[in-house]
Amino acid sequence: MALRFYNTLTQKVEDFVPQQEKLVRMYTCGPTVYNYVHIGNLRTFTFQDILRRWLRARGYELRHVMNITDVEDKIIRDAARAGKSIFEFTTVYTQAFFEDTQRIRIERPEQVVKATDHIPEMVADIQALEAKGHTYRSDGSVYYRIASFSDYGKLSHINLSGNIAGARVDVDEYEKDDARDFVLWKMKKEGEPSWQTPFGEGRPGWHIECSAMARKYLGDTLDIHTGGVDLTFPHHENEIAQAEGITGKPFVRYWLHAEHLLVDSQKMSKSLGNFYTLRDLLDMRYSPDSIRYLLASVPYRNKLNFTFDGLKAAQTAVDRLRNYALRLKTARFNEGENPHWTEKAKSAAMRFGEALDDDINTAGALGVIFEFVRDSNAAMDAGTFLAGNVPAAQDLLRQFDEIFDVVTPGAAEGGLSDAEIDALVAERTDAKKSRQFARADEIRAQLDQQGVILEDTKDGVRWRRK
RNA sequence: GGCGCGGUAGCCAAGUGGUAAGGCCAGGGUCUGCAAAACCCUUAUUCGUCGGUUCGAUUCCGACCCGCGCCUCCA
Repeated sequence: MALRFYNTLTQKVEDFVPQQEKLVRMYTCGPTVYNYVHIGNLRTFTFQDILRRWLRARGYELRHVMNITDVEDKIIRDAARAGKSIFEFTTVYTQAFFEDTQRIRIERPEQVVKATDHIPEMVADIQALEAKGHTYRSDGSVYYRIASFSDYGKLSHINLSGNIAGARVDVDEYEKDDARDFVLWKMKKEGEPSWQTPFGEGRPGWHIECSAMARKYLGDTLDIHTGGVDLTFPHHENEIAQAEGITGKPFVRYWLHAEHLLVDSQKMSKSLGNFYTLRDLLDMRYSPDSIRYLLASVPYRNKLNFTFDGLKAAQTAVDRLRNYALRLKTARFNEGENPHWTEKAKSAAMRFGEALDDDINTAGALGVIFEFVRDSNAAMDAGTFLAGNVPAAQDLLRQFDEIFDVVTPGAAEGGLSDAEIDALVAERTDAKKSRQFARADEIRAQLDQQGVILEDTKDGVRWRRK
């Protein structure tokens, strides 16, 4: 079966066929840099990372663009509070964003672009929309007239003919002709950053940056556009109106939306006190691996209910995989190769791929891996898993880790070097042989202090970092 | 009110028209100087409820109940 995705536009799972055979043009709505990323943001970015890696594993070349929103209401508000220019303010959080995403091994897209570096492109697009009659001016701002774009609503499947009873309506938007019209260019307000343009001094509306930058770097039609579900409406709907209003061509072929993360079954919010940034969790001593694993383990179209119990369970699961990798590396196996296990490893790799091909079914993919781990562990205990079977098992684990990236430990941060640990382990083994158990226990305690766990196995001692 | 999503073991969760993957927890066991760790085994006659279609439904159809999201800034 081919690689396939659920497309929000068609509300169906569709085979993925990019415009060019092996090239994927992909755009991601990136962060608004006014704070540290929280785990909800990270759930979406982790999905995008898994998607990237899987596309590459399937032989595609990626051209992935992500924007940084660095001018926006909340940025202006918080920068002012901090007494900084928006440039100073957003630079700090942009850098923090990359530090944080790297901590949980989220790859950096091929191209990262900032909104404020693309004001001329946005202005040109707004002018093009004006020329096509999609806009009107009011109180010094420029608005998009939704009624002028007949496809409006096709992504979010929203029926525009009324029915907003019960919905919250912004009564302040008196200057718009229609409550659903959106702003392309905002007239300057006192104390706000602004740019001089043919429409007057002001700043861009939020939606225009994405369609302008996406088209600049990826062309009029993208293969994939992703973001959180909350962006479906109005942000992505408006991007379509902007891009297609200008080009008349389909803007995006596959829209992929990541569901939200909940905390203890509730929407994460500062007022509920259940709002966590990555830094919060790392300060609480949770490992980056367990966070990444947890965020990746629930398929992206399901809501992910974040709990600390779940995070601990994720850590245990990661440890299980690491122990298995360590066992493959350090245990002694009987000579020979058992064709059964070579075959099993191969079929597991295939089923792993089939799960990910199926709209990035990470839970299914993990199931395949753990099943193989359990069965082959049992075979090792029984002595039927032989030395010649190790490479195939390691291959499987490597394929897994190219996507999930949680097994291979990061470089040790300070502490003892591998050689120092090996020396202490050897000393302890000698002590044990000469029945100097006090010294042996002392070394074990010392290593434990340094974050190194010793494990006595029948094939000797092995160690790992906590 | 409109649109949409989901209800599978204590928790997380995959899945299929033919009789329930996997992870965590828990219980049992193996190993061991002690211990830890590790590993193995066991754990849903049942998939929100009630009907319908079918030889057969958790899986298809209908109704209902419950939870949630979007319709406003939000990953």
